[in-house]
Amino acid sequence: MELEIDPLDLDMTLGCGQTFRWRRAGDGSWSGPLGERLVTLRMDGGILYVSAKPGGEGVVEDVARHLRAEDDIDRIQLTLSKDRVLGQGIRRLRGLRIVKTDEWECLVSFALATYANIPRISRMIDSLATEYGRRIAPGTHEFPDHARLSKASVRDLRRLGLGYRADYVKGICDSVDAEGLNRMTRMDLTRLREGLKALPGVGDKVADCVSLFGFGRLEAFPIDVWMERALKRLYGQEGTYRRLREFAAERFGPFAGYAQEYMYMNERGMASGQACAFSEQR
DNA sequence: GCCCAGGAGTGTG
DNA sequence: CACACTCATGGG
Repeated sequence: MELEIDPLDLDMTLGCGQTFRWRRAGDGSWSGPLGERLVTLRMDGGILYVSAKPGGEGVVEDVARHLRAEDDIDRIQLTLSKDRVLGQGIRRLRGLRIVKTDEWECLVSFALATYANIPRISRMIDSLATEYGRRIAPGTHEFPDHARLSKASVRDLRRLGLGYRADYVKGICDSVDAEGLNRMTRMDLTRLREGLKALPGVGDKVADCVSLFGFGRLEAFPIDVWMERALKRLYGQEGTYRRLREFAAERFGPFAGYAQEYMYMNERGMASGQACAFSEQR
C-alpha cells in the first residue's frame, strides 16, 4: 500500500525520541506496532510504502494519522523561518515531522523517560509490552492498555528495571485511564497541562511532551536538558522552566512544537559532530 | 570506573 | 519563587 506524504524523513521522525517503539532495519525500513498490527514503512521516491501484519483495513489511515500527514510542512517552515535564528537552517530538517501517538501510551512512555536515555526508554517500554501487552506478531506485543498494565505491582515493575519510575507507572494507573484522558482532549493547553501535572511522575517537561506528541498540541514546547542548552546557546535565554516556556510561546507561537523539535535535533546532532544549522542571535 | 540521561518530588531558605 | 537534594539504573 502507498501513502503520499511529502516531505518525510523516517530516520529523523521515528528515531529521535518522540516515540519509542519503531525499529530501523538495515535496508532503511522502519517497523513498529501501530494499533493492533505490526507495521513496516519504507520511503522511496517521495512515496511511503506501508505493509502490515496482520493485514486489514485502515492501516494507511492509521499511518497517515500517526505521521500527521495533514500537517502543511511548507507553511510551518515558512512561518518559523521568519525567526532569524532558525532562518534557513530548518530546511535541512524539512523531513522531520511531529508524530501523533496514542495518549495513554504517550503518557506512560514519557513518565518512564525521566532521567533516562532513549535506548533505555525503548527497552523499558518493550519490557512492559512483552510482559503485559497482547502479542500481535512474532516477537512484537502491543503496548498494554490501562486494564492490563494495572495488573502490575510496583514490585513487578521494579523487576522489569524501571527503577523509581515503577511508582510513577503504578500511580498513573491508579489515577487515570484512557477514558479520563479522553476527557482532556477538549481542554485548552493550560488546563491540559494542569490535568497532566496532577498525575504522579508528570512535571512540566513530561506534561509538554504528552501535550505535543499524545494530544497533538503543536503549540506545546517541551524543555529538557538539550533544549536548555539550545535556548542558551542560540538565544541567550536561561532561567526557570516557566520563563523559558513563555519565551518560546511568544517567539514561536502556534508551531512552537515544531520549532522545539528542530532545535532538539540540531542540538543533538551537534553533540555527535554535525555542524549547527542555525545562526546564533547577537 | 566514569559521566550522563527527552526529570520529578520533596524539603528548605 | 528559587535552589538543593534524592531517587534507581543502564548506555556510551
